[in-house]
Amino acid sequence: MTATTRLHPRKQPRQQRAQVTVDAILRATAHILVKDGYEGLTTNKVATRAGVSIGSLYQYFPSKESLVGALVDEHHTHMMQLLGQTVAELGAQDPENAVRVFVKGMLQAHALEPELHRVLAEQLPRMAGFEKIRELSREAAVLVQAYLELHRARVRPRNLALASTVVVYAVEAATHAALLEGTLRDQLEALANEISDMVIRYLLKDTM
Amino acid sequence: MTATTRLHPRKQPRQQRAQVTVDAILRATAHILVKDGYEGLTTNKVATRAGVSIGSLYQYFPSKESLVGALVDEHHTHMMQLLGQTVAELGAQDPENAVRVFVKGMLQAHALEPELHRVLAEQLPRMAGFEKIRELSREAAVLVQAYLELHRARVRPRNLALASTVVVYAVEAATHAALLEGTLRDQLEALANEISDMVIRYLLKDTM
Amino acid sequence: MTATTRLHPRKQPRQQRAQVTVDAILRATAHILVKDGYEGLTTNKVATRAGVSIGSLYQYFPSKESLVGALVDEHHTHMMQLLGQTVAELGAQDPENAVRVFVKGMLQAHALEPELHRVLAEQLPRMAGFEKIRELSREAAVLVQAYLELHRARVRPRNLALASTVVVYAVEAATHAALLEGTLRDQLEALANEISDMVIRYLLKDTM
Amino acid sequence: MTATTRLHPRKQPRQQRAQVTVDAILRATAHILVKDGYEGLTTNKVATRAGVSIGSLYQYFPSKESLVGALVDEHHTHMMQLLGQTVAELGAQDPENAVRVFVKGMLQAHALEPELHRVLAEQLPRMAGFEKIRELSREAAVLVQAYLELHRARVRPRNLALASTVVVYAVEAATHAALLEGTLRDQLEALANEISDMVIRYLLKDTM
DNA sequence: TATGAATGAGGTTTCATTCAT
DNA sequence: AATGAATGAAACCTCATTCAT
Repeated sequence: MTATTRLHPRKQPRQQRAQVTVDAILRATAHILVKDGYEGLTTNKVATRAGVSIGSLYQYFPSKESLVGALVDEHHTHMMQLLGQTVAELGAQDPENAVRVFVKGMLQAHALEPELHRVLAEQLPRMAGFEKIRELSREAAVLVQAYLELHRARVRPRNLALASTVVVYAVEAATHAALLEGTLRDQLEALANEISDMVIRYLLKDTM
Repeated sequence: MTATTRLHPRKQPRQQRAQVTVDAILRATAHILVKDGYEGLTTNKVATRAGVSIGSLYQYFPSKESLVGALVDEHHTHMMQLLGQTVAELGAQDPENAVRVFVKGMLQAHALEPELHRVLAEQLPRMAGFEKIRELSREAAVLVQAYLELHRARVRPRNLALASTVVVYAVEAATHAALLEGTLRDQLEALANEISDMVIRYLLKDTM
Repeated sequence: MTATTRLHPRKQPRQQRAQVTVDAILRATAHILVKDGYEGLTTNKVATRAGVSIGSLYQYFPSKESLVGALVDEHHTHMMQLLGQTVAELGAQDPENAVRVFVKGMLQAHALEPELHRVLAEQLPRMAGFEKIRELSREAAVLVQAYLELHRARVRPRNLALASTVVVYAVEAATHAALLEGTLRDQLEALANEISDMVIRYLLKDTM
Repeated sequence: MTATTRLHPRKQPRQQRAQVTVDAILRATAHILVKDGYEGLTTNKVATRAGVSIGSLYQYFPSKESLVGALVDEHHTHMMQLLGQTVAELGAQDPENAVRVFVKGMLQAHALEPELHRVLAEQLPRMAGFEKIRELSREAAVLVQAYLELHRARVRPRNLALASTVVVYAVEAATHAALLEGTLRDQLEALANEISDMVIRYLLKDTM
C-alpha cells in the first residue's frame, strides 16, 4: 500500500444510470463548494444534496480528495476547451486584434462558472491533484509565448518568456478582479478594452 | 448582529512573559500555516510548536479564527507600513520613475514573507476577519488613483478608477506569480522592469 | 429566535438495529444520570455504557442537551400515561375516594422510576427542553381544578385555583419525600393515608 | 493524602481586609449561581466578579466545592436563624395560631433570598457538603414533632413522626411553588391562609 | 448495487487548579 | 498576600470512511 491518498475516480461508470449518479455528485459538490467553501464541504452533505447514499458516493469516489479532484478536472477541461477555441482563431488575426480576442476569451472562460472558479482557485489546500486550476495560467503562457514567437517581428520586448508570463498573469488577475470582486462586473466591455490596451502597448511596436 | 465566532484577541498580556507567549503563538501559527496550509492548522499543533499549553493559547485567542485573524492583521500592517513608505517617496518623482518605484515597492512588500502571504491570500476561508489581505489591493488602488489624478495631464487613459484597478491587480498578480510560483524568483530585477514597462506604456502619454 | 443549542433528535432511525441503538443510548443516559448526576453525565460515558461509538450517539442526538431532553420527554410521557389512567377512574368515585385514588396514583406515578425522577426534577439546569418534568405539577393542578369545579358543592375552599395548586404541590412534595428521601419508603401505605386525610379534611365539607 | 476533596474554607481570615475579600467572593458566587445556574459557575468568573485574582480566591477556598459549600452554610444559617426565632414564639400561642405563625415563618425564611434558595435546592450535584439545604426540612420536621408531642392532646393523627413529616414537606413545597414558580408571588397572604387551613384541619381536633 | 448505520481518530474548547513573580 | 500566567485533563462534537444488510 502506498502512502498517497487515492486521487482518481474509482471506476468508469459503464451504465447510464451510473453516469447520472456521478454527475449529480459532482453538481452537488460544486454547489456546496460555492455555498460553504472548502471548509464547509463534507462528503455526507454532498451525498445528501446529490440524493444518493454516502455508500454510493464512495462507490464512485474513493476519497474526498478524488471528489474535488474530479471537479477540478472537469472545470479545467471546460475552461481549456473554451480557451482552445479562442486561440485557434488567433492565427487569422493581426496581432492587435489577436490580443483583443484573447483577452475577451480569457474573460469568457472565467465567466463560465465564476464562483466555482473562485473557490477552486482560492481555497483549495495545496495538494497533488488540485493544482490544475492554477496551472491554467502556465498553460496559457505557453500558448501566448508560441504566438509571440511567430510574430516576433511585431513584438517589442525581447525576453518572450518573461513577457508572456507577465501578460498572462496580468490578464488573469484583472479578470479575477472583475468577475469575482464584484465592483467591475457590470463594465466588462470597458475592462476588456483597458486590459487589451495595456497589453497591446506593452507587447507591440508602433501601435495606437 | 450575527452569531459569529469570536474573532478578536481575548485579553491583553500585562506581564512581559505573556507577551513572549503571544508572540510565540503567532510565530507558530505562521510556521504551520506555511508548512501545512490552513487545512493543516490545528490549535494543538500551534500550542505544541509554540512550546505552550493549549490552555495558554486560549487565554489569548478565543478561537482558531481569532488566531489567524491576528496573524492577518499583523501581516497586513507590516505590508502597509512598507508600502506606505514607498508611496511617500512617490511625490518627488516624475511619473515614469514613480511607477518604477511603486512596482519595486510592491515587490518588496510581497517579498517580506512571501510564503505566508501566499497562504493568507489563497487558502483562507472567506470569513469576516480574514479579508484584510485581499483588501490590500483595493487600498493600493485608492492610493494609485489619487496619484493619477494629481498627474492627470500626463496620464493617457480617461477612466482613472478603472485604470488604477487594472494596474494594481496586474502588478499584484505578476508579483504573486514571481514570488510564489518560483520560476521567476531569481529574475526579480528583470521582472520589475517588464512590469514597469507595461504600466508606463499603458498609463503615460509620450513615453519610451 | 435565540441561538440556543439544538434540542431535538437529529433523525428517525429507519432500520430496526438503529432503534436498538437509540434505546440503548437512552437507557445508558438514565443509568448514568442516576449514578453520577447531571454533573457526571458525559456523552462519552453514555456511548461507552450503551456499547456504541460516540459517533453513533451524535447520529441521533445532536447535543448532550437533546439526549437529556429526549429522556425527559420519555419519562414525562410515561408518568402522564399512568396519571391519565388514574384520573379517568376518578369520575366514578365519590369525592373522598377520589382523593384517595388520586393520591395513590401520584405515588404510583412517582414510583415508576423514582431515582431517575429525582435527578430530572432536582438537578437539571433550567433550560428550554428540560421543563417538562417540573410542569407536571402544573398539568396535574389543572386536572384537579377541573374535578373540583365539577364537585363544587362538596368543596370547602372558595378559591379553587389556589386550592388545587396547594393540594397538588403538597401531594407532590410528600410523594417526593417518601420515595426519594428513603426514610418513608417502607410505609407508603400509611403515608398515602396521611396525605389523603390531609387533603380530604382540607378540601371537603363535613367529612371524617 | 486522602481521596476526598477539600470541603472547608482553607483558613479563617484574621484581618478585616481578608473578611471583606471572602464576603466579596461569596456574594459573587451567589450572583453567578442565580444568573447562570450551577452549570455556569466557574471559579474564574467568581474571582473576576468579586474583583480579586483567581489566586486570592484559592487562598480562601481550596476548591470550587468548598466555595459552594460555604455559601450553602451561610444561607442555611440565615434561614435557620429566622426559623429559630419563629419557633421560639410558638410556645406562647395556642396550637391554631402556632400553625399560622409557623407557616408564615416558613414563607418568610424562603423569601430571604428566593432565587438563590432555588438554585441551591434544585441544581446542586448531590455531594457531601451540599446537603444542608435539603436537610432543612428534616430539621424543621424535628422541631414540629417536638411541638406536636407537647400538645398531643389537641393533635388528631396518632403517628406524630409521619404527621410532622407530611406537614413540613407540604408546607415547604407550597412555599417553593409560591416563591419560585412566580404564579403565586402576589397572593402570599392568601396562600399562607390556605396552607394554614390545610394543616390545621389535618393536625388538630375540633377546629374551624 | 445501494443503503444508511456505525465507527473512532482527532478536532476545538473549557475550566479547576498550580505556581512563578 | 496578591497577582495572573500557565497548565492539561477532559469535555463536546465532526466527519471521512467502512461495512452489514
